[in-house]
Amino acid sequence: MHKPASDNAQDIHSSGLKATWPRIRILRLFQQTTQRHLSAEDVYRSLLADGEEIGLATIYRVLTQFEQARLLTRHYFESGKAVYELNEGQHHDHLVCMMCGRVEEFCDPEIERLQQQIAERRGFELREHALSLYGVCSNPACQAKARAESRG
Amino acid sequence: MHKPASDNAQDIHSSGLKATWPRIRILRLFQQTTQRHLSAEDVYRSLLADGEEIGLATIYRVLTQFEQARLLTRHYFESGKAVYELNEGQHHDHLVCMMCGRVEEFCDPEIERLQQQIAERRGFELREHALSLYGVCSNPACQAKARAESRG
DNA sequence: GTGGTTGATGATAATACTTATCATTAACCA
DNA sequence: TGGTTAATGATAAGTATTATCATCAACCAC
Ligand SMILES: [Mn+2]
Ligand SMILES: [Mn+2]
Ligand SMILES: [Zn+2]
Ligand SMILES: [Zn+2]
Repeated sequence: MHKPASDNAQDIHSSGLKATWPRIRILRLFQQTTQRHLSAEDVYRSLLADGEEIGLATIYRVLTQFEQARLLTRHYFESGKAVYELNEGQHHDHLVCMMCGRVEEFCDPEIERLQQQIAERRGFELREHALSLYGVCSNPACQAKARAESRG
Repeated sequence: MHKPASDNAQDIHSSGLKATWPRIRILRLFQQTTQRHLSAEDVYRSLLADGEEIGLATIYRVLTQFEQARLLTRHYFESGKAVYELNEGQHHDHLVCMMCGRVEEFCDPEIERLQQQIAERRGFELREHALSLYGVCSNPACQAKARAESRG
């Protein structure tokens, strides 16, 4: 299941970066974690919990480098802080539960096509887009919480 | 063209807020400005330039209050800072030029419908969404700049 | 209109997230 | 197996935003 460290080293190397231990550990974390979407702080705490000695500055640097190397992708989810996820090629957008923070992924080819059309009509060369849906998921606890909030 | 200050006072009052001079000036700015989308800093500098004495903390506070009162809406545009615009009822999304920062607005009913459908299928009660398209606008200067950047 | 109550203001401190600096360390390659 | 050069980590700095608190001004009852 887990790729051996040498494979991670390969991926990192072929992005033109030295295969250092912090980089290997960060990439491995994204490949192994169940929670796909991680902030810098998430990565930091996770590696500390694993007994690694790593600086927060290194996390931020490496996440940025991995994004530029297209090993990771970055999103905002309107939370004020960036989250990253493994880039596995196929584009998708996100559906976020405002109560529990759960993130589901989707890709709708029709929406993608319409976006392209809108940009073209206005003479824009479309480079990227951010689409996030926010709502309340099917978890009964989330629905109860939502009802409680709407009362106040 | 300009609403009289008393009208702004009305709008503010009916949101349950005292019609103070800073609030009146901030609301007026959004009603009069040509550049629809303004950050807290934009508002601050604009009012200072108009000779107002106003604190930045007040700007932040009032923008938040106006958003809660649905007089303004907030967006992020992936810039790391929030921008606000007058809420005139009809929802729309944004197309942003990555070279000059120009913002165009659009609303595609088909995309709206598909979003709703995606949320429903997954058992989410959709509350809101953020859709922003990023690209290069038709301005020749922007296209030249984009070409220059892609070379490096 | 006036005055008292109460919420608003603005200076500034604090916080949250992120990037820059720089001396030390480690990856790579000849 | 060094030497070169880039990476690391501690920490300072930067940027956007929120909290604190003493002073001030809207509003409402009179
Ligand atoms: Mn994702
Ligand atoms: Mn807009
Ligand atoms: Zn939920
Ligand atoms: Zn442009």
